[in-house]
Amino acid sequence: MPAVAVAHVSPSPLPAVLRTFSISELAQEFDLTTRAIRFYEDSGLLTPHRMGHNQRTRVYSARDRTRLKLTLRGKRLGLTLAEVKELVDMYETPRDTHAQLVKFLAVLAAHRAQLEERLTDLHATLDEVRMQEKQALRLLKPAAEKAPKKTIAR
Amino acid sequence: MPAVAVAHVSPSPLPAVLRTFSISELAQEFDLTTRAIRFYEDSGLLTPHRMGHNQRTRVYSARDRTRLKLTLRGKRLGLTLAEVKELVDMYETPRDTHAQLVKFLAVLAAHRAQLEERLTDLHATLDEVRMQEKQALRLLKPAAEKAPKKTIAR
DNA sequence: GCTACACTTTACGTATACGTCAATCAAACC
DNA sequence: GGTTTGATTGACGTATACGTAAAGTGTAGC
Repeated sequence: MPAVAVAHVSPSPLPAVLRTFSISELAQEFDLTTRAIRFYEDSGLLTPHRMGHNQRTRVYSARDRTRLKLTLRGKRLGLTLAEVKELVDMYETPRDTHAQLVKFLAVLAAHRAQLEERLTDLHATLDEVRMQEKQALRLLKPAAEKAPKKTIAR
Repeated sequence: MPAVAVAHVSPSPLPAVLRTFSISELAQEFDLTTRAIRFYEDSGLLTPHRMGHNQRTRVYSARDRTRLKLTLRGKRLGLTLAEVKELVDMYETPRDTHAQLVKFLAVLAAHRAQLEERLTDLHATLDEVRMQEKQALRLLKPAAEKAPKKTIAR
């Protein structure tokens, strides 16, 4: 068994940062269809290399995997793929010049403002849910009492 | 001035909970198109009364306004209109029976779990943004060295 | 009564984010 | 070397969330 390590095929314990991944590997890991992953490529979020004789088969790097992870996180927060792309692209663009740094900071600030607004929304919603839970529990508990089991309220 | 309060037309300082609203009033307040508001009605999120002798013109109650507010908050969190409807409907359904209470609590718990997952995503994203901001600021600052006029923070 | 304006319904159009075949092709296994 | 397995490229279809005319109706003001 000469452990040839044919690209992504080998299940050798390589650190993920050095490995490459097939499209179905990523699909499994993140519970997606391959169609979705190819769509993200069309959207400019992923740029896999190719392998095989005709350079047909996609090969995903650790960078692609990270971008995919960020994509899904952004999606869960309600961002569009375009917004996610703007974000993850920004993290990878050079910040050599002063102008680039300033613009980078501006975009970051705007994005942070949006995120913090959502944080407020989230806390408000969670507070409400927790309050409803408390209230419902208070209505549920007294059932085991001896007193009349009324408690309707509202 | 007998303050007749002709539905939504009067700009009298009635408390919002007692007032009614026209579709364009709500559109202005929440920065929406009337089309969107009617669409939310089609989706079952709003149920305005009608006025005029043909019962054509929509009249929105404080309850409608609240549901609209919740709808937009849910949207910002990435919920679909259907998910929002399930939620706000739930808050208004009777919880008289034990079975209803139990189901209510179950749905609440599931929803809370989802929200808390998003909270985690949000914090992760915010942490990353803040880290990038710090890093960019460290690159920006050394331009004006020697004088330690620090104070960066948050 | 005419006009202006806000509101109405009807209905087709559009952007986003994929789903779902279909046909093909290449490598791997037996 | 035939077959299974997994990948590929079209290409059309679908759900969500509205946008955008088009055409009619109601009420207010002159």
